[in-house]
Amino acid sequence: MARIVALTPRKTPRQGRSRASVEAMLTAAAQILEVRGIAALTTNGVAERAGVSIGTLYQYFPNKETILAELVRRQKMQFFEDMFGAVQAAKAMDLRRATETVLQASIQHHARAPELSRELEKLEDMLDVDEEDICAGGGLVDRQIVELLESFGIAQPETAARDLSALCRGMVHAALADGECDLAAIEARLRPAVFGYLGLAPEGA
Amino acid sequence: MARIVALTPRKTPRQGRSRASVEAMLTAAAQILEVRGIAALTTNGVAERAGVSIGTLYQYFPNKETILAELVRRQKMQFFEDMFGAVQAAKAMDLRRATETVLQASIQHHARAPELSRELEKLEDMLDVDEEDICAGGGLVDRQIVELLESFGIAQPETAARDLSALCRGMVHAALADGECDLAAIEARLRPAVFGYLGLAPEGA
Amino acid sequence: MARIVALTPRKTPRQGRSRASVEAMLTAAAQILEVRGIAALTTNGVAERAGVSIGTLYQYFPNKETILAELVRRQKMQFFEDMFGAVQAAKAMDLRRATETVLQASIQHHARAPELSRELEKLEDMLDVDEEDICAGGGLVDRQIVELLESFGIAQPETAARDLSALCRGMVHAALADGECDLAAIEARLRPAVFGYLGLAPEGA
Amino acid sequence: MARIVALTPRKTPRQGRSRASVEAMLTAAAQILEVRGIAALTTNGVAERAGVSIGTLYQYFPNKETILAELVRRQKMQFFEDMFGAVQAAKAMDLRRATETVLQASIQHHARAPELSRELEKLEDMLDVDEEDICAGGGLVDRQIVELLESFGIAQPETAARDLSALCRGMVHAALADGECDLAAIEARLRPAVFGYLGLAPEGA
DNA sequence: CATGAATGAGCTTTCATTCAT
DNA sequence: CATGAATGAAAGCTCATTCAT
Repeated sequence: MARIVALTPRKTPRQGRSRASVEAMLTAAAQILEVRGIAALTTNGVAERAGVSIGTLYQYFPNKETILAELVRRQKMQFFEDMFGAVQAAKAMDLRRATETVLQASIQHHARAPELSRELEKLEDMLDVDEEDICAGGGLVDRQIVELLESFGIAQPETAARDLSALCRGMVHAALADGECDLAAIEARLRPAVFGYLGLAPEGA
Repeated sequence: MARIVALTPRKTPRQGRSRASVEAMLTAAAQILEVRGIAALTTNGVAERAGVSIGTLYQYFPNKETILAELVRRQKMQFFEDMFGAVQAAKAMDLRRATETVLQASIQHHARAPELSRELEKLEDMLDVDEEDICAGGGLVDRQIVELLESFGIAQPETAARDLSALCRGMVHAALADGECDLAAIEARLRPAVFGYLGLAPEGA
Repeated sequence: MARIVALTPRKTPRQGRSRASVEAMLTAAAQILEVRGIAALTTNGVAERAGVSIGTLYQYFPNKETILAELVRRQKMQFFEDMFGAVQAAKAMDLRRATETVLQASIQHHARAPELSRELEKLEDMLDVDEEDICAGGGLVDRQIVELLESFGIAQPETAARDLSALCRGMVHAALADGECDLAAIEARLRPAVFGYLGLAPEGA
Repeated sequence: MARIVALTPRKTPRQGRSRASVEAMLTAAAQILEVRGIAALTTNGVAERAGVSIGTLYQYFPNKETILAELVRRQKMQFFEDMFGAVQAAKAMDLRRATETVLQASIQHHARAPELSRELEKLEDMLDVDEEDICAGGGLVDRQIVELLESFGIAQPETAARDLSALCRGMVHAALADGECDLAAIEARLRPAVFGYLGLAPEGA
């Protein structure tokens, strides 16, 4: 991997065949990343699994980094899609209900392709992608969560947002890595911790 | 990386010069891991940074994996040293005090070389090191924490131990990665979350 | 050299350029083997002498062993081509004439690239190639010679075939290594020995 | 292996301990050669098996080649010892009896450590050792065999000596490699071939 | 003299990337 | 545009050899 490289795709094709090829390549890359990890992800491997030639891959991605950056971008968009509705709805609720709603969406998000998710998170800082450049809506949800917390009078809302996100991600990933499948059970254990962080009394009380 | 490889060092030298070389190599490996990540860790790079020849490196480590395994082993020993005292002391306390004591030790532990720590954690499952083989005291602390939780009547103590560990690690790493330095502040935010998880009333109450 | 490795080529190209490259690599390998022996045969050396890059070599041969295995396979095919006609023809002759015919073909065979031949023979057991896998016609000639000897009432035809083959190879290689070029002369000296082995009276008698 | 190297030992020690070390190293080298082949013969391996340090090895042998050259020299001396008596005795016999006597000695010689023998033969031309330099008595037996053949009126005695030697070696090695152990049986099959070569009538006649 | 830690050239192999077809 | 043969820097690792102790 070269040190200074472009992180944006070479062409953004809108025609059918090209579009299908690009999708195939990204899907292939995601699958390899999920199943075999980043060390096993090679451009030749991606092209082969996608059913295109290596030359075609380099028509659309100037280098390996770009493929990964695009996967990160899509992951962020997925995050946006998974969370946006819940965060919007939460604005009309009280803190306890809002927390439950956002927490549920967050767990749902972390539960899809957790291995891929972890790999992409690591990549995120390695690629030091420009937030705005990569995904316009990326940080939007983050900002809205901050605002949400602020509206409930939480002190240091940025820190709280980051803390809760990290705390949630850490526990969900660990549970999934350990073989747990019941998201509701994970949520039930995580909820009191988040309530505790926010200074809310436990549910039963 | 070959699939089946030895994970134990080749020689364990006791003379001064050799011992210094081995330490230099491990330190170099840890630094590269911390600063540039696992993908950038090469045997040639480790040897160069350690100021020894590549041949010398292979006198003491039969392969790259072994270096990483030794780092993991030392990390586990560090974990043991950092936590053992706190866990022992916690046995004589009530749940609230015990939690505070262990939490503090845990944060201290995660705060040393957090990047290295994250990399080593990922390596741990990649190398699938034999728990007992690598570090006799490795899982001891984990087991004692489980027992501690059990003694306080916490349901599913294994799950709780894993949850709390992951939750704690996630938040501490995120805070440190974000540039926070004040461990006490981090601890102050983390404590209510842990209390919440354990069903304890918030401190002020 | 790893212990368990593939022994079959990676791609079998049919286009002109690739085909030429593969031939060039095999020729280069054979030449190095012939002139400087197996210890001097390196993949880099083969690629350089063939005028291709090391990367290209590994496009067609997954490892060093495979190159050698392919040379052995070709040597066996050459053996088949050199001997098959003579052995077929010998079936209609008496023992004396049959022996002369096969002996002549055998000497012809051993005379082409005798050094290469010796190296490849040594490789044959090192690589423990699967007879059938490597060359369908490989052992066919051997079996036919055994049958031929059997048809003439020779006791222990397998042993006799191996003895005569070894005896012939030994003498021809030694003569060629000593600088002799006149194959007819070598044959004239070898013939009475073979006749003697088979219990035939000397020619002049 | 450097290209131009000395082929004579560095010191020829007569004292007890040194002499024992040298013997141990040569024995170790011979064993490795016999069992695992030349590719597995490393100077470090020889030293280790001999129970001496690598530094000591280089006190007595300036390089790897020299060890091999010394093994070749000893092999030749062994040949001398194995054959000299038989060749001397043969001078007083008729051709048939002389042939039997020398043949028997020759087979005996080839039967000791045949794998080692083959490896050393290959080394002989690789090292292109100077006949006289390496072993004074080396060619003596060869010359005496030539004289013996000459005394019986055999035409081209040098060629005949080389032919018979190669023919004999080829067949014996093949038989041993094939798992045969009965030297008498091998001799019984080889004898008529040699008689045939020399123009003698078969034994039964 | 014996030791063995240290050296580094050189080997096998991989993989991101280019470019002629 | 698509292809895939070709490239070569760079990685992991070995082993003959030296030299300070």
